[in-house]
Amino acid sequence: MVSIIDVARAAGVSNKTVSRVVNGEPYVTPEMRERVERAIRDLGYVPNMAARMVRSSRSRTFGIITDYVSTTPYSGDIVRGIQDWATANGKIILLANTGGDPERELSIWNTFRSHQIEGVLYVTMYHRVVDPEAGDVDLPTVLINCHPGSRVDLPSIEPDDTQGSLDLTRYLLARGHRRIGYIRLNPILLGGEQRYEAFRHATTEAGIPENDIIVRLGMEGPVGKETNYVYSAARDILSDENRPTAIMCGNDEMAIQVYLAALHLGLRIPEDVSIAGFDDFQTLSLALKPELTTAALPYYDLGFKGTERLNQLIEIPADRPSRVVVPCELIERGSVSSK
Amino acid sequence: MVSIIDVARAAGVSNKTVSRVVNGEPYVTPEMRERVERAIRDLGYVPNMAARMVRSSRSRTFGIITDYVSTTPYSGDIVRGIQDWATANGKIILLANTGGDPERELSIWNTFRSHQIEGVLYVTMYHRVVDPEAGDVDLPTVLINCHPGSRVDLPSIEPDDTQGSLDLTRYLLARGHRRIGYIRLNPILLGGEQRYEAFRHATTEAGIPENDIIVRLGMEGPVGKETNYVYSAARDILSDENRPTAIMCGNDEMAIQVYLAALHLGLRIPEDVSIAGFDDFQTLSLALKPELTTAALPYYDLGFKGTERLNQLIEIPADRPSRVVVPCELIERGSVSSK
DNA sequence: TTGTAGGCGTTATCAT
DNA sequence: ATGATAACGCCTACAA
Repeated sequence: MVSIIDVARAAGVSNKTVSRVVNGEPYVTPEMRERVERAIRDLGYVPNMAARMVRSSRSRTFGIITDYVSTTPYSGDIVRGIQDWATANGKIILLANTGGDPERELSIWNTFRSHQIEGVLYVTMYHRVVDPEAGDVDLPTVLINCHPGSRVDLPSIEPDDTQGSLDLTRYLLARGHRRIGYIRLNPILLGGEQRYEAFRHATTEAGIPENDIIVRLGMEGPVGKETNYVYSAARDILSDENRPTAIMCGNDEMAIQVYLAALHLGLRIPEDVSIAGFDDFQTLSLALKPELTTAALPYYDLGFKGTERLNQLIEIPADRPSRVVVPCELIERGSVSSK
Repeated sequence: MVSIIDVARAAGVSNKTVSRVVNGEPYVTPEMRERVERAIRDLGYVPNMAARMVRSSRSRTFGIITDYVSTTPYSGDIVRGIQDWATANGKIILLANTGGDPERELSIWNTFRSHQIEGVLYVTMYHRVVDPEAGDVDLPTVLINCHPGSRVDLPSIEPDDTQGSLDLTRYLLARGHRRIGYIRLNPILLGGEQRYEAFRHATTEAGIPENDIIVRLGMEGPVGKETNYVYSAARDILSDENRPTAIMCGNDEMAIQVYLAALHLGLRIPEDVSIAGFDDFQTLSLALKPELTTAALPYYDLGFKGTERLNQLIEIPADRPSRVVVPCELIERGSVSSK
């Protein structure tokens, strides 16, 4: 392995001068810099991060800790956002997942300490409440896509399910829908509750009578092994002679089943029923015909901005914990029509 | 930060004795070990990996390099498999993605060298041919979910699309289907071609006349911005009075569109048409009603076994490059019926 | 079985 | 503006 000393020797300067060049420090004459840079190229030198870390005790490394409960459908985009910020800012990312096992989670925090990690991104695949086992380790931490439980007080960055659902509901209302079905997400998901509440809020605000809101629970049970009633709930709602003109779904996955139920009953989308999803999981929302009108979860931004936020936290430790919320964009496609 | 010396002092032993205990080396009396272990617990000592690396020049770190072309729907499971093997075997994973940019790819290899990485996992999100820019750096490398192009000769681990498609086709054949539609995946995807070839092979072998095989191209164009003909192709095939009794799809995503087209035409699944997918992307395959019969891509295994293989390569460098193939399991659900 | 000395590649400190 | 030297935390080699 070629070291800083080899470079120094080749360039005929001291190791410290090489160090200065490598780290872009001032007080190096252009001529020196030139010489050193050539030696670096000639020898193919790359700095040894491990040694740098030992000496400076700055690792420039962040850890991601995820839950990965159930197969993880969407949120690879969160990790992509994290990656992109990290790469652009010279940080390294260490990835670990708990598989939902608290004991494993503890051992991960130790691994992180072992690697001198400067901060932790605690990422969940569904928007929900968590209690990280951070324990006694107090590394700067940002929660991404989840909300701190009572035991802890940590900064978080979360999608604004409320605003997204409000926008979507008002969009339906604006297009004349006055009798609307709603299929609810699993109640243990924070996002699901927020979406439903927002839906209720918007319809009440618009003066829609209670009777014209048809609500069904689409799924329940532990994440990853929930029982799913969506298809039959949709058939049920749509079979009624006084059926709603539109159905909103807890997420896009549910929307598929509503499509299938509607078509099965000979209903056309959107002429006979309008359908709206949530998430904009494009593998679904673009595969549906007509393509799905939905609200996009800002996963990439969550990752990107969350990492930025973690970095702030590290550089300005005084920064107070707080909750940041990222809007969900309304994606207008073909599955909702005017009445 | 608490170091090995602090522990040694607290336990009243030398630093080397602590080192021995930490690394589980022999020749330590139980009594000593006990004393050291208590000191470790009391002080909350964790070894400093960076220092360990500097001295021993073994990083126990693998790098993952991914392409992430287009939004990545499925293959988070590959990374999960890698993670699990790594965690179980005390390895650390560094994640980097090229975003398809060769220049960035080069800088990633440098980052990897900087971190003294012992091996590289080159992962793609779609099964395809690649030419890694490994350049002069010759780290042990395993290709996961992709196949080396002409320029390089690297070991790879790939899904057995051929076997999966063969199994699926024969399954349909065994259930009496004699006139079958096939909607092809983008021709630039290796897996798509293998699936299609295998389908042709199996039907020919079964003596199905050319006339009874109805093939359509479902999509084409660059990955991530392909044009999609699936829905209209499916309508087309199914509108024919002499329509096939079953349709096989390049993947599950296409299957959705075939479902929609069939239902739109008033056809029942599977009574009137059987439908088979490929991938077992469960967010889709389980959301469809009836649930989709398909072949499961072994993503998790690809990651897990690929990492194991990389480790072998590192420990026994003599090991020759080779191609390993992992079977796709046939997942029998409700979308295919007997004729 | 245990301890001592030295060195890995880097940055920090303090001279010059 | 540049350099000499120490120190980071650990492991290797060797000695006791």
